[in-house]
Amino acid sequence: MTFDERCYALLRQIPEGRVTTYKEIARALGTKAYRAVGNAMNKNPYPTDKYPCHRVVKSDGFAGGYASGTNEKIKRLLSEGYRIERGKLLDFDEIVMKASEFSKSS
DNA sequence: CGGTTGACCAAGT
DNA sequence: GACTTGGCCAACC
Repeated sequence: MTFDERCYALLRQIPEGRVTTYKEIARALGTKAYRAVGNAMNKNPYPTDKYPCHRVVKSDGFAGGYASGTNEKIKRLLSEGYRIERGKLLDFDEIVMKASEFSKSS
């Protein structure tokens, strides 16, 4: 199980209407490699409906990067009903998923 | 095996 | 407030 795959496994645990951050994913994995998490998302070979990498945002509530452009990411989030203004998630604090909410699967 | 590269973060200016 | 800076860690030369 590579680092990337562990990231993808956590992606699937993000419920609709919620988001998480690169940092929280790293923390859920017991590491501080939030940058490596970003790299994993960039390489994400899976369909976005099963592995919603667009629901992973920066820890300050801004959308952050995306392989096909930040703008595409925002569009995707908007189409799922998220409220975004100037590239930032408005309800970020209420919908963000913390590391402790992920189930520690083997 | 060292050096570089990020869809990042936090603290400082 | 907004920039800039140093640090972080896995993957890939």
